[in-house]
Amino acid sequence: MSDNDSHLLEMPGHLIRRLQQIASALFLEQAKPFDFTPVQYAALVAIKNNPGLDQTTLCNTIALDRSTIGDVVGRLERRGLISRANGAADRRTKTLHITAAGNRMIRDIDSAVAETQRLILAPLKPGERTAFMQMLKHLVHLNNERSRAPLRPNGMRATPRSRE
Amino acid sequence: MSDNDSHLLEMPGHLIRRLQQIASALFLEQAKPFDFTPVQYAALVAIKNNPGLDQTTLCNTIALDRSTIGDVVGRLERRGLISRANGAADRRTKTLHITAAGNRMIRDIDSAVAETQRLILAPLKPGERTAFMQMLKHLVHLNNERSRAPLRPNGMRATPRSRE
DNA sequence: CGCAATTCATCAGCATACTGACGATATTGC
DNA sequence: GCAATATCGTCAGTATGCTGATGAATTGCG
Repeated sequence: MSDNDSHLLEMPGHLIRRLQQIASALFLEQAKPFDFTPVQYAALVAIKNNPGLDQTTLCNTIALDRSTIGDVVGRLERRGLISRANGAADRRTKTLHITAAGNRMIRDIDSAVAETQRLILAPLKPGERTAFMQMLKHLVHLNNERSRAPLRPNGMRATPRSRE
Repeated sequence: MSDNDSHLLEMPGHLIRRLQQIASALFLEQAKPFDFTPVQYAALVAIKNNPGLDQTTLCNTIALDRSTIGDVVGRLERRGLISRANGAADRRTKTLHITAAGNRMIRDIDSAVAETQRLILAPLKPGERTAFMQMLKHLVHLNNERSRAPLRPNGMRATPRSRE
């Protein structure tokens, strides 16, 4: 490895990609017995917390592109963790609900998820962990609109819709 | 969005995924005129810095899975930015070299890459930026072996091979 | 009401990423 | 030397993610 590589390897973008790789690998390792991914977990928890939400609202909640969510909820549905129904008020939408099996999954995988989060930050000293998380939240919040799938609290929706 | 979502949305893993989304989107936006991706950039720079390296060494340099690099260098080769040849010493390997067009690409895209790195950290105060980068390097370094594609300085290779 | 603009889910196409396997080739141990 | 072992590039399969387009449905505005 050339010394010239150090410039490349210390770029923020490169290190962020590496950290995402590591965080994802840690999750998959901890969640191995459940065959579950970080995105699937995020989607399932969001559906549990917001029963009856439609796919676009789900995208806005967990910051995922609309064209990606179809496959994700499809996999959750195939495994019986959620149910999908045609929206009553708006027939373009699919409304999502968690099933008993989905609730069991969230309960069973909980400690693996917690352990993952612990492992990600483990190399930092306790005080640094707080500071890092603060800056991480700040970076993501301030750069929110930069990605195609920005986080959108409900009040920001073009067509607010009550959640049951 | 339910208040219960805040727990999910503030998990390290989730925020890291978001930041990677944002960093990648910023790169693609800045590099739009060049139709170039962060990974392609990392690979091209590493090939420039280490002429004649083989694909597995490239993976170890930029921390990318061996089964992913084939497509990446294939795209670089199709665009004439690198050349690929069968290794002389080890006929299993493909040795990689940058071309004149590849060098032009790196030169032309340089300011866009620099601007991307600036934008990623822009929301932080100058002092915070340094602290954040320190912790980021620390996290990636200490968790290095956790991913399938850990960074491997040359000395760590099972079969050290001189570069030219 | 009626029609233009918008939104929802989906699709094709492309680009990362990982697992596990494969044939070809190298290396190691004996 | 040669058999067991390891490594290199590749492949099939799966899962994120993005752009840009589409048909169906809804909304906004006059």
